[in-house]
Parts: sequence; structure tokens; C-alpha cells
Amino acid sequence: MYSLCDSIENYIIRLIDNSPNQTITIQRGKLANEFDCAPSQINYVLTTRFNVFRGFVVESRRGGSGYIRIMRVPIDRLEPIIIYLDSNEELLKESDVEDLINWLEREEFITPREGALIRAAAIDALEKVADLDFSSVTDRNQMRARILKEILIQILRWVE
Amino acid sequence: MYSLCDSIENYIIRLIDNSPNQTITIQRGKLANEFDCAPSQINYVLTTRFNVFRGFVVESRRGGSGYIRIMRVPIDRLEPIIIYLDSNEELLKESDVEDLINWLEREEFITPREGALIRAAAIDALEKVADLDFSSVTDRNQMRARILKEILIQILRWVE
DNA sequence: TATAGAAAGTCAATAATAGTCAAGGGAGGG
DNA sequence: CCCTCCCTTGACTATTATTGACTTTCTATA
Repeated sequence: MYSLCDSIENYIIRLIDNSPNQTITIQRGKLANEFDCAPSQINYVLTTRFNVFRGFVVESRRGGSGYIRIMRVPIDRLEPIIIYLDSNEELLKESDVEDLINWLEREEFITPREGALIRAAAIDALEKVADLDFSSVTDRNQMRARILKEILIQILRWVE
Repeated sequence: MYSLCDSIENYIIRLIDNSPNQTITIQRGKLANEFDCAPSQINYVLTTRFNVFRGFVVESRRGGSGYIRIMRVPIDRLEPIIIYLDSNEELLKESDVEDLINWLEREEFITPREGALIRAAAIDALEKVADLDFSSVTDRNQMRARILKEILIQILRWVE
């Protein structure tokens, strides 16, 4: 009926529901032990069930006293754009970025200053990269798309 | 859940918070004794937690009456950082960027939200680029440095 | 002023975590 | 029956923390 995966998901959801800040901190090894499964199973659950598209953000630290922190965050209507970027990476021209940033500003998803920062990262920083190893147009497009995508993910964390 | 490292960091931070000049002077041996750990542990904490990317400067003296002085330094100019980025492109690790952004947030050069956007561009977007043409560590470091540099230039523009 | 001893620094080894990836398993649909 | 999509595992990798042996620098004082 329930897969191991589901059980772990439910367990974590319950923990978060009962937490004051929609945030919990766990240890991968301990949790894997409780469910008597491979530690990497926890990673699987995290990537499939607690990713940003489902409204969660995960951060972690390795080494002694390492941990995994899972936070529930609000998501909204930027999601379709991110999905678009995901599947059209190599098509994203500089002008598309410009357009998208303008739109974000108009819709007041971002401030003009934030727009400037994004242009700096996604346009200016990619202007003079002939000396670096990756200089094909599609590579630059992909890099641009990824910068933008990650930025949008952050924006949607802050919206609302 | 706190590691020894974390405890020592917190202890030092507390000392600095309570100091009149954002500066404290300690002895490595004494501190190591209080925490019942190897003296070199203190060095580890200093290099990982109290480096320049986190907004601290450390100076010390060996020999009799030796000491370690830790200062929280306020920044009033971003140019030095940009110059540093320019000449140390290939050395700029992910964790350095993380530290630097945290510092910028603390000093209120940027908002937490802007910090999130910069992290997205300079860290997240460069996380999984093995499929792109440029995948060497130094290439990624350089790309990271350039993204960051262009962003800092924009921040400067906005400050003036 | 020379020097012994009292600091702090460096570095490599080990341990304690978490992350990645590829291969195999099983249930359901065509 | 076989294909596909999840799930599950384990071997391998990466990162962070901790320690101790050894080195360097500086002060105090003989």
C-alpha cells in the first residue's frame, strides 16, 4: 500500500506540521536507521518530495554533527516560467532574458534594483567569457537559463 | 546537534557582541582548555568562521604573552572586494561566495532577498553544469567570480 | 644579549557526516 | 509478455570536524 518512500514523506510532513517554524532539522543517518533503509533513500525522498516545486527548500551540512534542514516555503505562479526555462535552456537568447526581467519588473515581482542585479548576473557576466572554456552560443544560453531559473526559484520563495 | 566547532564559534561571537569595540583578545591555549579540545581546533574555527569573507580580521602573536585578536570589521567600500575578485578569480570557492553574501547582508549592503538572488546566480546555477562545456573547478570559480563582480558593480551604482 | 620556554601555526591523518550515481526490482499498462 | 516508471540499494565520492605531532615565532629573564 504505502511505499517506504511514502512513509518517510509522511513522517517528515508530520514533523514539519508540528514544528513552530515550518522547519525541521534531522540527521540522515538517524532517520535512515529509524526506517531501516539505505541512507540514500532519504536523499531520494528529499529530491522527489521536498523540492522547490512542491514548496520546500532543503539545506544540509556534511561532516561531524552534519544535518539536513527542511523548510516549507510558499510557491506561486512563477512556477510555469521555471518549467519553461528547464525545457528550453538552449533557446534562451539574451533578448529573452531582457524581456523576462522587464516583465518581472512591470509585474512588480522584483524591484528595479533587483532587476539590475539579475541583468548583471545573466547578461553582463556572460558578455566577456571568450577566454573561458565554454563560449558557444548555446552554452551561454544554457548558462543564462540556469542563472535565471535559480534566481526565479529564489524570487518565488519570497513572494507572498 | 551543535558541533564543538559551532559551540566555539557561538562563544566567540557572543564575546564580540558584548565587547565595546567589536574586538576581543583571547589566548588560544586558554580557550582550548575551556572547551577541552586540541588547540589547533581553535585555528580551525578561526579560518572557517572568522575569515575576511565573513567580515572578521584576525591577528595574533606567538611567544610569551601571545594572543589572538579577533575584530569584526565594518565595510564601507566594496571596491577592495571587487579588486580581490579580479585577481583571484580561480580561487573563489562556493563557500567563499556564501560567506561574502552573508557579510553583505549583515552590513545591509543588500537585502536578504537580494542575497537569495545572488546565491541563486553564483552558487545554485553553477551547481550542476557538468553537461556544459566548461566543467573544471577553476572555470566554475571564474564564472562565479565574474557573476559576483558584475553584481557588486551594480550594487555600487545603486549606493552612490 | 643569548636563549629557554611559552606561546601560536601548519599539516596530514582519521572520523563522522551527507551526496551521487548506476544498477536492479517490482507493479501496472499496452 | 515486455516495457516503463518508480522505488530501493550499495558502492563510491565529497565535505566538514577533530586531533596530535611537529614547526615557527616571540617574550622574558638569566
